[in-house]
Amino acid sequence: MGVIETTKSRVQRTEKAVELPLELPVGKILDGDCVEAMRSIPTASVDLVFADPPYNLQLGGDLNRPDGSHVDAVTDDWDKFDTFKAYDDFTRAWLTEAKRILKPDGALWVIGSYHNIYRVGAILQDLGFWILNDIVWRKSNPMPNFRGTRFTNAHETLLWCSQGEKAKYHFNYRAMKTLNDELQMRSDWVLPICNGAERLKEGGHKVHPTQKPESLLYRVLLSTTEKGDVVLDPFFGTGTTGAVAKRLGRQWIGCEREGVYRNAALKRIEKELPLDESALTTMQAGRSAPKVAFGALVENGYLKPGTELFDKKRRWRATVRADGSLACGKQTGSIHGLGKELQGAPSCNGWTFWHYEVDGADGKDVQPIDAARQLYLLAVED
Amino acid sequence: MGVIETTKSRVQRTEKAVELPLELPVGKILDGDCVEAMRSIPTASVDLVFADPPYNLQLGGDLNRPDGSHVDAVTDDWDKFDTFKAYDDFTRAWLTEAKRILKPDGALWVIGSYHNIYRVGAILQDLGFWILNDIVWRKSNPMPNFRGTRFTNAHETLLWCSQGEKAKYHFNYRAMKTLNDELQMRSDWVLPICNGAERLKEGGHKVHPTQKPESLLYRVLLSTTEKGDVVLDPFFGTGTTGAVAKRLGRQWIGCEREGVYRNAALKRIEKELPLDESALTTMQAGRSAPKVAFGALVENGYLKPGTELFDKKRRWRATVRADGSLACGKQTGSIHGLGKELQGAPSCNGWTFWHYEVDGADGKDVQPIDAARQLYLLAVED
DNA sequence: GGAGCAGTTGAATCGGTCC
DNA sequence: AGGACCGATTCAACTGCTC
Repeated sequence: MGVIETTKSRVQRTEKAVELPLELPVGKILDGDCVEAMRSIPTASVDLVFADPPYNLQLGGDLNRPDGSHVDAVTDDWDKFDTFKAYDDFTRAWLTEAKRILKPDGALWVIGSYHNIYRVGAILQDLGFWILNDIVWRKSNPMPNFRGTRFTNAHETLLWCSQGEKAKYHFNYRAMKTLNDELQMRSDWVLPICNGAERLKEGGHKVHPTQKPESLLYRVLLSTTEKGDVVLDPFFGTGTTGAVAKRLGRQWIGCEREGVYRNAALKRIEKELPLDESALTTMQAGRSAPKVAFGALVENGYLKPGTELFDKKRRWRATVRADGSLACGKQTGSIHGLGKELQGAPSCNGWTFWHYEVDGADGKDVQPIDAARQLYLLAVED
Repeated sequence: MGVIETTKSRVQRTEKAVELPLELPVGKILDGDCVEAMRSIPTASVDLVFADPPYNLQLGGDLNRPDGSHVDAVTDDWDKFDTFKAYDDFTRAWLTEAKRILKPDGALWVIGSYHNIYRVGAILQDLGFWILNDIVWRKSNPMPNFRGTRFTNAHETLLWCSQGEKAKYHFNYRAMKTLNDELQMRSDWVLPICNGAERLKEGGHKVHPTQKPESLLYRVLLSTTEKGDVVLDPFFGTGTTGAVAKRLGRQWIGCEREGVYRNAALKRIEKELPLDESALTTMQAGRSAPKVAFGALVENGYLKPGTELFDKKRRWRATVRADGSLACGKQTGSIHGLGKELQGAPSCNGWTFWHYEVDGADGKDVQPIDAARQLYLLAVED
């Protein structure tokens, strides 16, 4: 059992990742059943498995809103399991393969709802996986319970597991703390559901019924992988895992048997641009602790890593990095800390000090980053 | 599958509760192993089982805070199980008895953490229980992760289940919505851990290592039981379930094998006073929707149900009810709505209109209920 | 008498490396 | 396998004391 977050071990891991990928179908979506597909992957070759398996939702008839409109629920054939037994067998099969292909210090993430997560959790414990945390994705904008018969189902659950009780695992503690305004990241994550421009649509209809938000994958990959790591998603769907992995400089492998999803995913990932080196560098353990407050804006795309920030009189410039820290030459720190250092001031409110360019009505507008924070608050507030 | 929340069914339930209790050890704590104790309870006789079983924590060595102080962990014998198999057998045994003693339209609540809840959830599904919601108790003040090795473990999980997929169950939708400021109650509940005066202590030491907050039981019992219902807690501990049940006019039965806990629970429940009829009446489904904003204050004990409120000139009086609504004779409503109706005014800010008496330095002080809100905000804000 | 500071504590599966 | 040594690591709420 342990945590690796030293420079030395990180370098070792990168070297390993450079040795192996020739055998690995990195950047590809394997066609067919995920268990079969995973059998083609070498043992102990993957750093992370992220899985969003079918939820085994047992919806009776159709579901209508109070106004009579129809809810586009999950009724696809791939989500039908006759009994718990069938679902358990399926779950045991893919978890067994996942365990085999993971490196000894690799990790597994699974997301699910109350319909399936208790079965998945018990089975992965039976297989020897060791739960490190269960994470609650608290949806800031869940679907209401239209009938008023239960509590609003406003969250989903993720399980984060190592290979076993004594196995090592990787956790970017400092990056998570930076992302959370210098407080430890908790086991409950408040994130909006996948909506708006991020949601893949074809002819007005959503391509996939359960597309996950990129902010969720962003946090998963940033917290438990390093640059260059190989991430496998056995239920790739429309490729959220692949898109975020590419953006964050991780290698990815997908398994998906539906051609429609595979095509949508490939198109989507094609468009994705990897962040550059400077933006990807995150805060490390052991360095002088920076104060950063706006990681959530970066995570949710309000400010992209790599964005140039500057003060109102453009005397200083800095680059936004993936974990919400800033870089200015060799100097790095939080929006507050770096602003303070550059000015040689006793303190600095980064929210009003740093500005960025926005596409406005005529040309570029300059706004303080606090404007982005306000937008984010409006979107997330409930 | 269904919900009972009509006046008719509620009356029927009350009649049933009056027929049976002569056989039931209501208001008693049964000594000994909970499975044995439950065997003495008649089949289909209990309305609700609330269970807080051992979590099977499997802790390793000692843990110290960064300042060097020692963390007082759960090391009691009752939390020790050698294997998952042993824990599963234990879980299946008590859940089987719980299922037998529950009425056909009764419900089960279980609370747990990631160490045990996936096993409990899978087993109760195997036994035929039907999960209605999983509820996340988000702790406003969890213990940090001192070593910086994982995400802060900031929540626990509750499962709410009916007897089966087609079984009826009870859900006080309107009371929950009232309690949540006229928004549907969600599956994530933000509540502080049990602390301060509520925490039972003996000689400066906590009596029970895992005492649950009364606000948690308050919400469980208010949402899924009716006045007069019989609630059984197979892991009674220091009697939080019994204390809140008595306060809310529910009947209770406990099972507890530790004499120290039984004695502490009996003393505690003895002191508890049941709320009177008016305070217990909650908002019913189908009535005109009231606007209420201070349910959280009631739930957290800042204003007890039954408290008398009055305007500054004491022209009108009203009683606080369990779900945060007010009653004045036959008139009921929210703090704003009732104030408006009584005055015949176009609107009324209940926060400043209604006052209550507080024990002050010399005799009684009179304060607006907004003062209680301020206290609550100070305590909860994050 | 209130503000402020120091001290305490809570269901926690809480190192890594070298010899 | 075990011991020595190095080094990194905490948030919110309550209690009690001083000033």
